[in-house]
Amino acid sequence: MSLPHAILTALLEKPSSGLELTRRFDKSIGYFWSATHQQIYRELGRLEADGHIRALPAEQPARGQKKSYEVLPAGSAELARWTAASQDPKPHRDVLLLRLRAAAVVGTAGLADDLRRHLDLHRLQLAEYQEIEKRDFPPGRDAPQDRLRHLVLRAGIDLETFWTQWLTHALEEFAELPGSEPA
Amino acid sequence: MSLPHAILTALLEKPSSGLELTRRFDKSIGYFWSATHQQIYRELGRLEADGHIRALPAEQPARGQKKSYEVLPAGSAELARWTAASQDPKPHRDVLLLRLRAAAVVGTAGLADDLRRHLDLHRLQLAEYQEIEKRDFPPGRDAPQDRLRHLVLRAGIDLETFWTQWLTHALEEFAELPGSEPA
DNA sequence: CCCCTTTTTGCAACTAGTTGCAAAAACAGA
DNA sequence: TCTGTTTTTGCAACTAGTTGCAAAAAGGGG
Repeated sequence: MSLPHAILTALLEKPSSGLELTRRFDKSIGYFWSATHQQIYRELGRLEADGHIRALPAEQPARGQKKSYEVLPAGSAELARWTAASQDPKPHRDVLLLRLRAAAVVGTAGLADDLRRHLDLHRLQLAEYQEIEKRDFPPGRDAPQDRLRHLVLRAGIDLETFWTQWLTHALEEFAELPGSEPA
Repeated sequence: MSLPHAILTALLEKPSSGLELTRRFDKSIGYFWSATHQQIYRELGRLEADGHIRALPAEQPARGQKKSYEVLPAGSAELARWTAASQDPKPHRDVLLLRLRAAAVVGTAGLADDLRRHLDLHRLQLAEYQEIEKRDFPPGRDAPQDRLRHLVLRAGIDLETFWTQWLTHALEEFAELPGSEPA
């Protein structure tokens, strides 16, 4: 139950239409909470029905027409409640690690290529984050909100750094492995 | 579509009953692919129906009776196919980072406590992994399978290390933050 | 043997995310 | 203005994971 809160956060940062939200989820927010436009529209409907947000101009509510939403006090309150409430960490699921473990049993054939592909993707993502950091967090910007957002971005940067290093190491190991057979 | 493959991997490592699988998922495998016993039983049924696994002794197939499964050739083949097939990384979703971002807008009240709790959990998990490493991967063990499994465990260890460091840093930042209000 | 508890298996309903597709408005060119 | 394309919104069906609950067998006294 986090998508509605992701949307509330985004809308508090800036009132937006469904499409604008989708774009913002593809950019900054989606880095730690991704969502498709279908999900977003569905959730916007629910949030409006719950009285957490409302459509802004909405002269003629009809299909294909841009509708912007803003957060109502009830929505703010709900977001604050949710943020403060203690939550247990969700169990991780990592397909790549699972495949590696499977490879220990059925052989590593075909895996190295995909590891390289993932390595490239992580490098790309890392570069993108670093670009954002340079642009949005120049030294000196340290209002509380900035520090928090920077902290989150740092997590992204450091995680991508971690994965590029780990994948590099994994590929080195692969190079040393005898063949592509189980054992 | 990874749970069936996680189960196949586990069963290839060692034929097991549903309950034994559940226990193993709670331990090593669940560290990167968790599953409840309900999921596991459901999936065992499907895998058996698909001819990927079969029940071992099964004198009287009935409820409440231990049933052990082993992987059939078709199952092995499917696992090998899946392992070799290229897969796009799934988008991340991290509630804690989302809450931090939300806190930049609605205030940090109540968050620090939960950060500390998560820090403790990650430290605990890290200690557990390190214990496993010491037990299962003493220096010298370097058959290909061991190297691969060790690689996976290293990812777990390094990730937990990362999170403990990041959370520690985050808590330091919190300490410096003015109050718990939005801005 | 009977009763009570624990273990093991499993069904069913629900929640969240994904995929495929399409309608309504807006826009651009003839 | 008509026409075809693009943008924006959205429904519906499907897949995967979660939660609640319970039945069948096994095991342990009395």
